[in-house]
Amino acid sequence: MVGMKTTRETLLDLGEQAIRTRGFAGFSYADLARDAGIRKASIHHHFPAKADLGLVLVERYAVDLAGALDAILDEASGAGEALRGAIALYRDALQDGTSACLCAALATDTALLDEATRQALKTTNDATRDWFERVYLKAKQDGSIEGIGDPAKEAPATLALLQGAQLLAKAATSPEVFDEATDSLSSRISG
Amino acid sequence: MVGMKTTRETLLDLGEQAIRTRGFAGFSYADLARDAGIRKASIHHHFPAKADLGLVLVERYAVDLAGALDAILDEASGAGEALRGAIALYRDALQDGTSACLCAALATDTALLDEATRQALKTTNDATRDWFERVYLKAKQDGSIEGIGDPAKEAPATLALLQGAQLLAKAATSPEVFDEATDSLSSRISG
DNA sequence: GAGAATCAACCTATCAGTAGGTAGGCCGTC
DNA sequence: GACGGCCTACCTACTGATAGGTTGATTCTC
Repeated sequence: MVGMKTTRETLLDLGEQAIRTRGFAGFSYADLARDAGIRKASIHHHFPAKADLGLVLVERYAVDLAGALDAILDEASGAGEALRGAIALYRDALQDGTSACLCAALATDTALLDEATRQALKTTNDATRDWFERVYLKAKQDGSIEGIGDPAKEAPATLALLQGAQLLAKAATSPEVFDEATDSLSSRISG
Repeated sequence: MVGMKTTRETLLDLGEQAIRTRGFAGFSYADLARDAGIRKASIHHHFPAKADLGLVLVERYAVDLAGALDAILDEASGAGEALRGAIALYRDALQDGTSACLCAALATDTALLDEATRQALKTTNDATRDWFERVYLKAKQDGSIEGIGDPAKEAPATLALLQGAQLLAKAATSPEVFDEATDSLSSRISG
């Protein structure tokens, strides 16, 4: 069957969803097995330990996120539009206010992860911060974002703002809270 | 013995520390019992269920945080200094980069909490956001913070930035990451 | 002696992970 | 083209450990 997801992909999707809504310690292989419609032991066939699943998920997420951000930058007419796209991307990750992006969800659980996964998480955040820095450097030229200071300082602040806005929205189970927290950033975009 | 912590207080302190470093699902009554030097059954005497402990912790945290913020505002000479104090408060919560504030730590685990605890968490965030709004209103008058837009929009953005900065720092297990993410905010404070 | 605090001993459910095996597809060789 | 060997995917059944929680007795404190 064309387009049919492999079991491995199904498990990755369900695992990511579980972490983003309930955290790394908040779901079990039994939960995954129930949702995927297979037995628990079969999950161990694909991902021997829960830590393996976590690492693969972070690595997959890093690729997906980088791809999504690059696509936004490619298609955007200017830096302001790229920033708007990134804000929309983080807003979409909220779903109905019960979810956050994988990086935000795993940050809380850093202490529960093994060193490799922790490192991958750090690398992913660094790459995203670098993307924002590129956007702000571009904005310095095209003037599509107001009141920019040093791009190297604006970038980590923007990433923190977006992840923090997700946190507030999830705590309130209300996506609108994300909009309130990011409104001052959005309104700096010209036009 | 004067100044001796009650067992209840010890359990609250250990529970808060555990949630802030490992999340709500990342610690157990067995962990708490080991750290407190008492048996697991004794914890159930003070907090019948884990959910009870969680609720009491959020309520205690709300009081402590409100008190700390009010003290900062009282002692500050102006709005800028108050904001600086709040940033320092959130930075201190990081400890060595393994911890976050209780609100940030529990936001990820919202789905695991009962309705009462979820509500208390939301209320605490709202109160903190209101405190920042008061600070920004004051700054509009004393001019101690640069580039302020609408205080009602700046306030949730600031709270999101601080919680997000904690997240990034914890993901990197590095308190310095918090400083990088909050640098652009700090530098808006005059003087 | 009453109430609060603590305990040992226990419960049921679930956790992550393992052992050992089955079913079927694919690939070579005769 | 039938056979053996090997593979992936999945299964049932289980392990030891741990989860949150209960019971009833004991000790401490006022």
